[in-house]
Amino acid sequence: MVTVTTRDEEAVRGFVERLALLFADWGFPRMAARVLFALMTAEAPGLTANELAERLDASAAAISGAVRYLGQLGFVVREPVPGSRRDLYRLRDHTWYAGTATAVQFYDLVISAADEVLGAVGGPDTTVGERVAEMRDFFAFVRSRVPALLDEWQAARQARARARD
Amino acid sequence: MVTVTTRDEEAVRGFVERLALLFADWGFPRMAARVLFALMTAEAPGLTANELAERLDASAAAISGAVRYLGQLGFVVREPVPGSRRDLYRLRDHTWYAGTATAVQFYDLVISAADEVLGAVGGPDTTVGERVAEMRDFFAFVRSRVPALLDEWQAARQARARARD
DNA sequence: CCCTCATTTCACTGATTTGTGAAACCACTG
DNA sequence: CAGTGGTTTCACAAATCAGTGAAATGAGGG
Repeated sequence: MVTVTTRDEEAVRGFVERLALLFADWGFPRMAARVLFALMTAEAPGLTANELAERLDASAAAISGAVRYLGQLGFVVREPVPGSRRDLYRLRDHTWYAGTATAVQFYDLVISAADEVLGAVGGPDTTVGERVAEMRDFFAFVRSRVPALLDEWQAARQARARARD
Repeated sequence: MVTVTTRDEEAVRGFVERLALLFADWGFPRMAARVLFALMTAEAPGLTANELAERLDASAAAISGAVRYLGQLGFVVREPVPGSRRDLYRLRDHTWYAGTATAVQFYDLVISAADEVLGAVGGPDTTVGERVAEMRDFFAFVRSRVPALLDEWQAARQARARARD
């Protein structure tokens, strides 16, 4: 018996929608998230705007906005296809999440806001100041650990890749 | 010269709004965030619904909804005040952020979604499967490091507290 | 160099979220 | 066991956002 690995397109569709919704809940524009996961789950190296519109059942306009957004974030690059007018959109780096899941920018904003308000509450030795400083320190602590964490992951990943070869 | 530590209420107000907006961008209900930071920056141990409504210039109804939300999250407790009909709302734990900044729940959802779709794309040895598995592994890795990270922070915090005494 | 078709822009629609005012509710006080 | 006043609920208004259709734009291909 030969097992043909067919894709369960239905399930893949569900995955895309599920994750897109999850990301949307966390502030990521919804359509952009749908496009992102559609690209992640695409067997081809990239998809045209048309293919994206079809798979996501969205208008060309919506796709246009989404890929522009993803482009600004650096997640997606557009690639002209020789001999065709349809450009291909592809993920620049399949590990795009490594840069975002850590919310570094968010931490930084919290830290600076907390830092700046310290004077206004009478310094870090007042009751409120202590609380605020503690919050700042927490975020600063987590943030400071992020680079090492990513390094560690990269190292593990490369080790795994080597082991596969 | 004696320096009287007056609070710059204006600046504090700005801080509350700024952080609330930041959190709102990340999916936290806006009014709830405003209440949260109003409580954090309050000199009193807690605030009444009335005081919150005044400081935030919001209706009693909005406050009601926000504190209910914060109560469900366990961030805020309501405390009846003997001799007064006004209940006091206070932060249960000033380090509420330690439980959320890490987004553990988010990671878990990504992990399970990725895990479940693997079969539908032909297993982790297909091109797409490999990508999905890699994403799952990344989030699982980060997630696995969270507890140790929080422990480390707690330890540092307690060491600091001891040093202060 | 024009023509065609992919892509973008723009104005609008529908959905969702957020907050308000007023009435209902409820618990404490006297 | 009322009366008072704080809190919640509810229906609605405002603002925001996402997505569409259609027109405008513009980049190849012939």
